[in-house]
Amino acid sequence: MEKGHKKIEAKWQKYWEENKVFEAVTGDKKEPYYILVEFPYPSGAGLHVGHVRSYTALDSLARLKRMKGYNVLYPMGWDAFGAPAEQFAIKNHIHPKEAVKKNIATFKKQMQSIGFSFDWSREFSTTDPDYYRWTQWQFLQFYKHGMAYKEKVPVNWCENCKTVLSNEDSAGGVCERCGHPVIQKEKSQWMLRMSDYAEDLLTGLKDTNFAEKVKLGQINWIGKSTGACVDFKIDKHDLTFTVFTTRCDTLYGATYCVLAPEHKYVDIITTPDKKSEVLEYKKACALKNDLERTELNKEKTGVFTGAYAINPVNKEKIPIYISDYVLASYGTGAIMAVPAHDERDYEFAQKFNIPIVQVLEEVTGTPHENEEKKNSIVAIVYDEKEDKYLTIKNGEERLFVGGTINEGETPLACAKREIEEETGYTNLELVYELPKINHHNQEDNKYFNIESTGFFFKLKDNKKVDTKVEWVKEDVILKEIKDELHSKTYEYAKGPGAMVGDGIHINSADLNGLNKEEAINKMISWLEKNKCGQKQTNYKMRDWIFSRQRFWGEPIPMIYCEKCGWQPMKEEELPLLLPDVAEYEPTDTGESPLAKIEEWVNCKCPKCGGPAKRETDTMPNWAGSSWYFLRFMDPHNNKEFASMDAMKYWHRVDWYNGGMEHTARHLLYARFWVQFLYNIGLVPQKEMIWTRVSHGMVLGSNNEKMSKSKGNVINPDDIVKEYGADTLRLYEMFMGNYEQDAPWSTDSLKGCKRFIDKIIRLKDKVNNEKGYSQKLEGIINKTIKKVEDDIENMGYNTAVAALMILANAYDDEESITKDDYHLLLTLLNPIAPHITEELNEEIGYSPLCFEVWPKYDEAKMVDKEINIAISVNGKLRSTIAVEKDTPKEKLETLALQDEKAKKHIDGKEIIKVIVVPNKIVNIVVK
RNA sequence: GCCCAAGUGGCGGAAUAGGUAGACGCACAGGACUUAAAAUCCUGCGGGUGUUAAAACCCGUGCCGGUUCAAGUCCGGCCUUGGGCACCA
Repeated sequence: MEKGHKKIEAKWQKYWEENKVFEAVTGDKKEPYYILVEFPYPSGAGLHVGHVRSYTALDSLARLKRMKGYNVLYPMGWDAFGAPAEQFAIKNHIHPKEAVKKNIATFKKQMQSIGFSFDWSREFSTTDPDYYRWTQWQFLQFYKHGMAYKEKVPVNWCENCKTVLSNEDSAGGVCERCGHPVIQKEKSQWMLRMSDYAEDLLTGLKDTNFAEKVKLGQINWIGKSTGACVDFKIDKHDLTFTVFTTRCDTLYGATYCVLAPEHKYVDIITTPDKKSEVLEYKKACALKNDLERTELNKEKTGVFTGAYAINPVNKEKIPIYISDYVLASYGTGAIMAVPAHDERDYEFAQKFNIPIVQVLEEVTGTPHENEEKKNSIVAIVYDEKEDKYLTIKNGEERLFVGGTINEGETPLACAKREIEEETGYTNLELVYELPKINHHNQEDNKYFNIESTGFFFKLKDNKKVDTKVEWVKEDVILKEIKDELHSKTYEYAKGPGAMVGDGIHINSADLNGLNKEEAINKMISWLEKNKCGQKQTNYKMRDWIFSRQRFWGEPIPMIYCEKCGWQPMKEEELPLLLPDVAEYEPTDTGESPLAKIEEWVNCKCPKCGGPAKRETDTMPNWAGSSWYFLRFMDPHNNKEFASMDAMKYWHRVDWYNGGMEHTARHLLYARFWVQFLYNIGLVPQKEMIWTRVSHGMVLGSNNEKMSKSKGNVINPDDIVKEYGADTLRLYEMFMGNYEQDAPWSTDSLKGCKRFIDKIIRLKDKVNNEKGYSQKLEGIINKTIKKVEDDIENMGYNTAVAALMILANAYDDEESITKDDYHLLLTLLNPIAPHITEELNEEIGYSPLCFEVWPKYDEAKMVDKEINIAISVNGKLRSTIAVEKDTPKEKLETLALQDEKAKKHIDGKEIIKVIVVPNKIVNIVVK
């Protein structure tokens, strides 16, 4: 059999191709089933063993579904636009399409050598003019429906490479290619109004079967937040600015406002004495890129404009600052700041000495009727030198110093007095006054509602006073301080800052006593009634920047005419082809290389016929991949991107597999694209993808990502050559949980080779009897179900394990029937298609690619005799073999009579016996 | 910092309506076959106490606690690793 796999694989690959076994026929009477794997970017490195993992997984699903009678569409194509091909072309002075052609040929050959059942008759590349013609056409639909517009936006720019960089390529603030610092530059870019679809993209998720974590990724990316906008009048100006807040309930605690440095009012409202300072700050911000603005901002910065805003609820004058912790691009570019209840505002207020007004109190204890109101304090005293806290132990209860505030006494005075009275210490330094807590308490049959103020003191010297107190370390406090109020106060003392949780409102006029949700609702109605605000929803998701300053992408089919402005190309003139030139160097101005090709750029205005210029930017890589799954439904259509009939027939992508890294953005772009096409009546459904799953990576044997530099790359070609395609497929299915990363192990691969050799050897055991061996019927039926269920639920590794168990069972027999053997080959076929076809032919059966998946018989699956576990007090002591469905009473008797169990029961009192039929008997004794 | 996922033998990993932890495979060790090797077959393989050998018992699914007759699985609190987002008001 040495290297015999090569001949066998070639033979069956040829057979499948010649008989068009995997070609999906649109309109076929069988039920359609559309299985999709993300089409790859055909890089020069060739197919990765990671590709093999997911393609094999869905290939086994495709083959199984075909056997189960479905008309399966399992297509493959190429996502071939993109920067690497362009870089390669620049270096080697060839047209990127040549490099792409070569790479595609390599990829295809590799895929075919592994025996994937792709329908190659539907193959296309996003770089085919017949394909990108429709990508361009769809862009024009976006434009014509007001969904595409051009706007100046800041982009990441590398002055050395003279190119625009994506956020990924500018990670760390430097250009990924040359290491040059990245700066921000304003450029006019085509945008798609994706933010209009934020809500639809959110609600559409209910019409999908995506994994929960995939849905969550989408939800987080969209980033919906509901809140309110509130208008603030500016003192001494006839101006109003609006802020967005999710916490309008805390409006009474707003003690200042912040505008983004780019806010349009900044220059108008800044008072003369603050002009230079403000200007300088603005300048400093403009120089920073996104990264510096976030990462270097461990400490808050900002300046006071000299102007004041009027808080609409209490008419108080509060200062207006500018700071870069407020983003111009989110919300309204302005915020109201509530330092008591927002971490960032707290930090800022601390630094600039702005008052902090608490308007929400956390609640501890349990409320009760007829409570008496009381004000009190909890004081925590800390001895830094010994790292200990001052506590008082009263019987079982350990507490900090606490007490009730006297008439006319301030909380601080009360705290000092109580400490002195209870412990004798007087030499203290106040570190923080902590947020107030609303505590419910019971003392001697009386119920109290206490407003408690916490204090955190440091002991200034360690002059010990003779007292009954105990100084203890943190672990004692965490263990022994049980009182809710005191432990909460301790929590505050350990992590001082804003109180962002829920509670009840104070210092808030009509809102006092309400919780967060009630107060938000009440405040929104107040704002709306008084015309100074309203309910509002914001999304993190922005519009889609659709321009790229590159050569190797779909040209954007727009023309600029001095007289008529931007004009769409005539649809019938599409595709707008990329020119054939040999130089793709970027320009100094950051325009696409296309800008240099004058005969291409200069054209006629589609409206007035005058001289005009083409848009020289191209589309992002995400464009072509946003609708390719629709094209697969009707790939050769030259009248439309896909016919409605074909799309209605195939219905949707039933099962879509891809990398975890694409579950947020690619999926969102694709859904947006489809929803738009649906809204203009071009696709049959709003969601065209049903189930989405993601595969784990195949790591190098050292558990690190495979890379040339680490020298841990496995080339699938070598494996196919040495061990065969079936071994590779089988191993990658067996290597671990499909959704998790798994390291490569050539040893394990060899184990899979041994399994295949065993399957081959089993043929020698085939006898002349008909039907299944009676002895094997149970396991055969179980395995049919197991393999079927597992392949349909991504349990590939356990499917392989089940097949190994079946093969082992066969191996234990003297001989097996032809049908036994044929069955094993059929079940293994989806994962290891070549060798199973060959062996199946050798025993005289017709090809497995036309075989029907076997039906299992539930009745034959159940074992007649089963093992029951007997445990005493939950500990396994014995097992007994009984007939299936032995009644409870009988099991109990048997268990109590069991010798081994008896040893643990004798002399003890049996409290109860729990019997779970067909599973376990647990005897509880004392 | 926030969100998500994961932590089980020497290794990859099984096992969830809570019910015999370690399926299946790898590696390793011993044996059989062989002149020898490869291949194949048989046996063992979480740790410990114990025994000539067994039996038997104890401990074990990242850590601490809880619920339960019974916890890898459920609840509360941590720790570690990986991934995503990152001042989103």
